[in-house]
Amino acid sequence: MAAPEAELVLKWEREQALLRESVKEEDTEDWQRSPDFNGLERVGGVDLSFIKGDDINACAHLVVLTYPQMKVLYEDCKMVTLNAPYMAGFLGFREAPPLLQALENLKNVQPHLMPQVLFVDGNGLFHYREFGLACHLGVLSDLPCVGVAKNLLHVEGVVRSEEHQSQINALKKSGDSFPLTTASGRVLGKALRSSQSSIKPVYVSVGHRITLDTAVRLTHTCCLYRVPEPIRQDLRVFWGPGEVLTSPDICAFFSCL
DNA sequence: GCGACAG
DNA sequence: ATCTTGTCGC
Repeated sequence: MAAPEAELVLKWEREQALLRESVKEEDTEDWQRSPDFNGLERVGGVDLSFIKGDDINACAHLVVLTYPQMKVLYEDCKMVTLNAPYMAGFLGFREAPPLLQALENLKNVQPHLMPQVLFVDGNGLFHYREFGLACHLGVLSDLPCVGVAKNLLHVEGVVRSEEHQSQINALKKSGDSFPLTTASGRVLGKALRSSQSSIKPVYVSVGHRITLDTAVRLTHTCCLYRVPEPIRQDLRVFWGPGEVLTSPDICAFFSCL
């Protein structure tokens, strides 16, 4: 028998190729066509947080914010145990199941708060096989999804080169972006300067049911700081200062149930 | 051949 | 992913 891990990788690659066929790269919602996103009222964000030294237990976050005010409508935080290890290119198999669970839970308890679009911490089509976590979640939930990565994944010739760095240096103001073009000439994402105060871009790509240009425009409007507010709220809930009851407490509470 | 490589 | 302190500027 071949190495179990190699078998698993092959199986995962086949599954990604199959699910890739279901990704919709078009704007399927009316609000996506509107210059000011008229009709968009709820934006969501999902993320997993880890504690130092433990990479199998995590806190799965889902927040829903009002648009365009970015006020919290809903937040959920639950301790989960992950089954798959982290492997670049296969994030979906590790993180999608608990995040889908959180969406399922929202549908059961507060269906009217279901977000109209979901920001995902990681890439969408900007991926080795054009099927990153944001596509994975998009296809399996059928929600419009936007992938926002905070670091560059090296995809088909797109690397942290001097050329890439000079393109970053050319992003002068918030909203400026440049395409991430593959060796084969396909634009799989865009590097976006999302705030005036940070020169480091975020890497935006299509997850599902949205075009790249709409995804970039929407991401820009959801950024008060470098990271889009729905994702930043996820991170803040866990690590941020200020609350009387911190999120680790909340997670500890839930894990005892 | 080896290393790079979202979270 | 995870952490933490200081430091600078408005």
